[in-house]
Amino acid sequence: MGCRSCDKPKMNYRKGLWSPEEDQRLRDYIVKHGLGCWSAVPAKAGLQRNGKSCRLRWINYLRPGLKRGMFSQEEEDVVINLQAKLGNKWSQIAMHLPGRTDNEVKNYWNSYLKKRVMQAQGSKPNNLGEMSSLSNTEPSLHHQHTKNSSGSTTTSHDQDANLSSGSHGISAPALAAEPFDHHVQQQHKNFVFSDWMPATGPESYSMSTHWPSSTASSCNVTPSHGVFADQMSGSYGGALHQDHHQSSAAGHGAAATIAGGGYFDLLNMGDIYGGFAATSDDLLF
DNA sequence: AACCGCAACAACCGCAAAGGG
DNA sequence: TCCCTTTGCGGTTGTTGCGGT
Repeated sequence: MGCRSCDKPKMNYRKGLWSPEEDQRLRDYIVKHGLGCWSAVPAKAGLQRNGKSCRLRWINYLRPGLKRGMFSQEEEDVVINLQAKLGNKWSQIAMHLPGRTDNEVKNYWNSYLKKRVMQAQGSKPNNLGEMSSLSNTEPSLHHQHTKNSSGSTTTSHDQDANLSSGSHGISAPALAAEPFDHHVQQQHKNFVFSDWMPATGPESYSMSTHWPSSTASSCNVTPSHGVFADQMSGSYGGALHQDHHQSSAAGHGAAATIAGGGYFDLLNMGDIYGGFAATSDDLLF
C-alpha cells in the first residue's frame, strides 16, 4: 500500500455517471500500464476523478470478465445461502460468483433477494437454508421477460444458459409462491459479459460496436471461451443506453486487437484483473 | 399526456485495515 | 511504534426508467 510517490494535487473531482470518454481513458490507461496506484491513475489517465472513483469504475464496470445481467438460479442460491451464512460480506460472497462484483451482489440482494427471503421467511420461518429449494415452485423471473437497457423488453429464456457454465440449465425455479413482479423483470438485462474490450471512441459505445464474428476474426478479437456480449454496458446519463444484444463473437484464442490495432494478450491480463477470480469456465481466456 | 410511485442500479461516502516511511 | 496514505468494504444515496393511474 502506501504509494507516496503518487502525490496528487488537490483538485475538484468530477462526480456522477461516467462518460464513455472517461471509461475509454481509464480502460486505455489500465490496459497500457496495468493496475498500480489508484490515486495516481486519474492524473496519469487524464481524468478528473479521484482514484477511488476510478477503482470502483474499473472493478464494477470495466474490468474484464464481468458477467452482467440476470443472476442465474444457481447464483441466486449461492447468494442466499452465503448471505445467510456470512451475513453482508458482499466481497466474500462475490468471490463465489465469478464475474460478479460485490456491488452487483449487494444491489441484487438489497433490491430483490432480500424481499424474497423475507417473504419466504414470513411464510416459512427459520429456513433460510431452504431458500433455494423453496424456490422451485414458481416459474422463474429469470427466464421470462428480460429487458435490455434501452428499455425494450424481450422474451427470452435465461440467457445465462448461453454461458459455458450454465450447468443449471434453463430450469426455472424461483422463490416461494410469489406473484410475478414486473419490476423485478427489469433488472434482468440481456447482458452476458461486460465487454470491456476495445472501443475506439465514445461512439464505440453505441450499438454499432457490436462484435460481429467477422469483426472478431478480422480484428483478432478472439475470446477463448464463453460468450462475449458485445456491448460496452452502461448508461451514460441515461441518454446513451445501449441495446444489449448478445453477440456471437466468440472465439478460441487469447489475443485481441485493441484500439489502434495492437495485439492484446489476454493471457497476460492477470495483473489487470486485480483479484478477479477466474474460477469459472466463463472466465477463462 | 402528465403525473406519481416504485424498482433497479451506478456511484458516493465513511470507516477500517493494510502497509510503507 | 506512530503517522500518513492507499485500498477495500459495506451502507447509503441519487438518478433513471418503467408501469400504473
